[in-house]
Amino acid sequence: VRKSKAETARTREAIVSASADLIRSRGIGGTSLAEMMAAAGLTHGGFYRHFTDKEELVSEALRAAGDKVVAIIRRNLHKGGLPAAIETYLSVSHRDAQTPICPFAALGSELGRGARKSKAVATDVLGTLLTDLARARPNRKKARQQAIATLSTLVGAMTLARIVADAGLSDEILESAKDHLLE
Amino acid sequence: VRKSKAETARTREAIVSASADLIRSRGIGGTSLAEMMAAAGLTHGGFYRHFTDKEELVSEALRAAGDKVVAIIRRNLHKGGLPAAIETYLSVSHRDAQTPICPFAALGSELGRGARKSKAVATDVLGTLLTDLARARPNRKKARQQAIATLSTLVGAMTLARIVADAGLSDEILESAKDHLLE
DNA sequence: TGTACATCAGTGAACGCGCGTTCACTGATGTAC
DNA sequence: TGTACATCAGTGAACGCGCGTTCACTGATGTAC
Repeated sequence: VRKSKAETARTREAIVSASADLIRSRGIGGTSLAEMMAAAGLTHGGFYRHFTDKEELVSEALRAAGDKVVAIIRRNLHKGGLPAAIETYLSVSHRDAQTPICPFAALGSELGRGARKSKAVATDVLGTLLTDLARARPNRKKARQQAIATLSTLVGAMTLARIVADAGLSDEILESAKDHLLE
Repeated sequence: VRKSKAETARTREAIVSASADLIRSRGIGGTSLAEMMAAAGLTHGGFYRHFTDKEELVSEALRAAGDKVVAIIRRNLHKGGLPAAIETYLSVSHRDAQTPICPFAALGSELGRGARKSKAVATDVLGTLLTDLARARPNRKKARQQAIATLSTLVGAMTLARIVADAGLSDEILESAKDHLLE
């Protein structure tokens, strides 16, 4: 059942897009090829018509996920400046989202031990995010250092808030990090 | 080849201790029961004489790892105050360590999707860490909020520094987070 | 204190299962003339 | 423009492998008398 070139391209994008959501919600190791294909409405056998191996799909899915965070952060920065971006990122709804926004918080420790391709993509996305956050700072000299500290706090707070079994403590982590960053 | 009660207890501790190191270096999903048993000098078959399942060993290993970080942070706080703890945590040697010190940075995203037992242990360890860090703050009112922000920044910066494929950017993340926290 | 028996730590083989990957097959698409 | 053939997206079965878990077996330890 061969498909047209246009349809093949659309199918590939659908697999990448569905996988971007899946890996952020279940992790890279926790998501199988069959699940990623099924999420795009396909069976697992056709996978290798689009990708050379799992690592290739994961790195492309990571790029798609990265583009989404960047877009969301940018939109928030434009609308309400740094405070808006911080409040959106550290919101309870982001913490509890079935599909988390941020791949760094969702996949952080897994990416640290991950494949080269994925790390290269993550590095690129991180660079873009830091540039955007630095632009939102008045003090040009310290802008980049502040951007790095802010992003570290955001990712760390979200990671810890998701680990914690105590709902009150989890909320407190988000609130404290938010208050600290908005001061 | 039955062993004495004392020796059995020592064996169990050895498995937990070896596993605490293994899961921090390879992740929970990336470490098999056979590897954890082998690290303690045993074959995998005897596993169930000591634990009911993998989850039980992982949560105990997490406790052991947590106790170690708490001890290291405490030692640093007593010797050189908050600055010493921050510099040790965000050091290049901690980033590159074969066995990372901090289970939150090493297993963060995995724990977020992890089992209840592990999350409960992580919550407990986190609470201890926050109490210790808050005690190192002069301003009593804001001490806890600052402790949470500091730990978030530490964990986030280490996570990001390990993800990044660019060595220069990785170093910059550690330095910037350090400078920010020491101001 | 000595003897007889029950217990159980540890081994190594085996289990069922899900995984990433491969493959024969299908039929619509793309291409050469 | 029409025809004949090559291409290839997608299916579903099959592969080898490593995993967590189970089990029969061993022999030293623990216990009851």
